[in-house]
This record gives sequence, structure tokens and C-alpha cells, in this order.
Amino acid sequence: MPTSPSRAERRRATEARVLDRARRLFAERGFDRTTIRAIAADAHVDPALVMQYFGSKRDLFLRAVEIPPPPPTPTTPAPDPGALVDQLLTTLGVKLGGLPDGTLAALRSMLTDPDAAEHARQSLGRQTDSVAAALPPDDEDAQARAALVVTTLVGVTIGHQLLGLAPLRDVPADRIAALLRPALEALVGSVRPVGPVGPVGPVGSQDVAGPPEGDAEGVGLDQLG
Amino acid sequence: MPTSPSRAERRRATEARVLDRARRLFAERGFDRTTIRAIAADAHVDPALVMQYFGSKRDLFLRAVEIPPPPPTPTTPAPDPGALVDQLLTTLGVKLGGLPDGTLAALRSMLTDPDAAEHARQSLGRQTDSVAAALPPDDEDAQARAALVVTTLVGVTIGHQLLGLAPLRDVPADRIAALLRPALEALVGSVRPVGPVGPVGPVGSQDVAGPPEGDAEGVGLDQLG
DNA sequence: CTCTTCACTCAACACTCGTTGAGCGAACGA
DNA sequence: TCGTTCGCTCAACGAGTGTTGAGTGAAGAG
Repeated sequence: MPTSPSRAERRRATEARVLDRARRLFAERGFDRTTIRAIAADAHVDPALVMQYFGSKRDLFLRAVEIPPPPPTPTTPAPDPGALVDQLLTTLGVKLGGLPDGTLAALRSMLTDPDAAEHARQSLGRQTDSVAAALPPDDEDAQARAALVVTTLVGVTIGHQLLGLAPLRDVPADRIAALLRPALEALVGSVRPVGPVGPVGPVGSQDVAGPPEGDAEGVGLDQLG
Repeated sequence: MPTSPSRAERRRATEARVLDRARRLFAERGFDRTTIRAIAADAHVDPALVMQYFGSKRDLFLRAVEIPPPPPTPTTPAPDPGALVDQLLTTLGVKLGGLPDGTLAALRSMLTDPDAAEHARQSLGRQTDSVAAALPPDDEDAQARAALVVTTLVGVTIGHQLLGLAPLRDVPADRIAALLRPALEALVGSVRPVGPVGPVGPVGSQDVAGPPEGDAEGVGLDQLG
């Protein structure tokens, strides 16, 4: 029989539980429609306790969408555009099946809540820089191209995850990734009207499973933190 | 000196003014953060009057995002994929500079308001069907491809119009359209790995100005009604 | 002019929200 | 066992919301 948990342990557990339910509700309903009372009820706790732990609803939301500091990654070597698309599609494919609640919460509220909007701008901006770094340095449209890549993924994710559009709901994530591949390659410039540039797999390929190697750090919608 | 407007005229004028301010505020702040009181104040009118005219906040919102019935267009001949991309890019280019408030309101609230979400699903669904109809009939992924086209445009519009992402803010709309063109063509399948399908212009073309002819009816983000 | 219609306002209700301060009671340290 | 700490609850406040019904006064009809 396990020893009953200490007071400190229980304290940490309830706080974690509250944060978890908050994340889920923020992801489902957005900031405005999620009430402190609902979170508290969901966590079997008094509303006042939520305030005591997190200070205010805003602070709780920021904690909920905040991403843990990125692993101490040694300056990721900028991949070539071909590999970049692979990375993007992989994380998209994986995450279409289950983005973390924190990211969904940020996406859900970014159009209606100023804090969430700022959070999204900064996060998507970082994503954009990350993608742009992998584009040929002589491309003066690199930032714009990268931003279009990112917003494209955002749009697809919104349609698939948040809106649940019928024509996408049934399609498996890797199929979506496969259909999207030529578009991203075109956007990124790795496929030119004549003569492809990088090491690119067969265009119609259904396989998205394996990223080249060394997983995509700093690239992918799940990094919206 | 103009004759003073009749009672009926004034009545219609104030109703139109209220609806106009409502649209603007819904587009700026979304459904939840827009109050009847704010709309009324903006239209120099009592809140109760807004209720009297539109019944409820929900009804007012639905009126605000509702698109006037499409012009009596004689069954638009399904364009080929190449012309389709032109249409999409044209409307995107134009509308990036100024989507109607009703559409912005629908986009703004679709992630947090159930009614707006349903509205968006139906509208984007119609858009998808319209795009899919222009794809080669033997393509079993037509619906998915079309949905990806639509969600891509939604994502770009959100990033550009609603979030105001820095890397896109300065870029003129037609440049965005030009950068997006190869991606949409790839998505639509007008550029295949081997053996293109339809009559397609040069892929790298920067020109977006002129749609083939007979403007894009039923296709374009502004039709989100 | 008189009477009616009606665009419009006033005041208030009922409700939900985030937030607060006091207080209870069990776990803890001595 | 005593006193203290502290995780947690209770009850309530004050602000803001959508919505309502009665009422006002000017434009229209006769």
C-alpha cells in the first residue's frame, strides 16, 4: 500500500490538475468562453483556489499556452529546403493527429484575444524566421515565402483541427501531408518550373513518415509557444 | 435645400447605420467582445433600439455576416484548373486589400463562436465544392485538394488581415498572390510530375493582374457568406 | 386641429463574471 | 499534545452583460 502523498505533493498535484483542465477548456472554447468557475468545477476545486494559484485568469491563460523552454539545442544547422519540407510535413502530419492543448488554446483565441494574438505573432514570427533561414540566402522574398508557408500550415490546421471541415476530417494526416507536399515545395522554391533543386522524393509519394534525420527542432506548428 | 427625409426613410437609415457599426465592431473585436451597448453608442442610438430592430445579439450577428444572395449567375461553366488559380489569386489579391467587414467578422469569430463556426463551415464548404468542380473529374482527392486550397487562402488571409504578421504586412497583395501561385497550382494539380493536365500558363509567371475573362463568380474568400 | 402611429429612450431586471477576504480543518513540526 | 502552517472553501461584492416593458414626443392621417 503506497504511503499517502505529502501535503506538498498534493498541492503540486492539484495545481497541475487545474492547469491541465484550464488548457483543455481554453483549447475547446477559447479564452472568453472559458470561465474560472468552469475550470474549477472541472478540477473539483473552488474557483478561489484557481485565483490563489495563478493570480488571475490572464495569468492562468498565459501559463496554459506557454511552451516549456526549448531543449538546449546546439544551433540547429539550417537544413536545405528539401529537408525543410520534410520536417514541416512530418510535424504537421504528426500534430494534425494531436496538437498539444496549449497550442490549440493559443490558436483558438488568437483572433479574439489581444494577448493570444501577440503570443501568436511572436511564435509564428519565430517559426517564420526558422523557415526563412533554410531558404537560399539570395532570395529577397525569403521572409515572405516563409510566412506564407507558416500561414498555410496554420490555415490547414485550423480547417482540420478547429473547424473540422468535412472534406478534411476523414482524410488521414499523412495523406494531407502528401497532398500538401508539392505546394510547400513550390512555395519554398525547391521545385522550379524546370529542374528541381534539392534532394526531393517522388512528388506523388504518399510516404511522409521518416524525416531525414535529427528531428525537426524549432520547426513545426507545435512550437507555437 | 433637400426636403427633410420622411419617417420611413430615417427609420431605414438608422437601421442601416446600426448594422454597419455592428459589422465593423464584430470584424474588429469578434462576437463576444462586441457589446450591444458599444454598437448602440457607436450608432448614437439606445441599446434597446438595437434589440427592437434585430431581435437579439445573435440575430444581429447573423445579419452582419450574411452575404446578399448571389447574383443570378447562369450556372458558371466550371473553369479549368489554370483559370481557377487565376480567379483565386485575383480575388485574394483584391480582397487582401479590403475584405468586407461581414467576411472579416465571420473569420474573426469562427474559432470561438459556434454559430460563426457553423457559418464558416458552410461557406468554406461551398467554396470547396466550387474549387473541386474545376478539378479533373478523375481525381479522387478533388475534395481534399480543394479544401486545402481554401484553407490555405484562409490561413494567409488570417495572417495578413487579422493577425497582421510583420513579414506579410509590407508585402503588396499582388506580390503575395504571385508568390502563392506556384503553390496553388501544385495543390490544384495543374502541374504534375509528369504530363500536365490542363492548359496552364508559364509556372513561374509573376503576373496576376488579369483573370482570363468573366470574373470569378462563386470563387474567392469574399464569398464567405 | 385631433387622434393615431411609431421611432426612439429610460430605467430596470436577472444573470454571470472575475475577484476578494475571512475562515475552517487537517497535516505538520516540536 | 500543543501550536502553527497552509491547502482549501464559503460567501459575497461590484462591475458588466443581454434583454424587457413602459413611456415620450414628434411625424403622419383624417
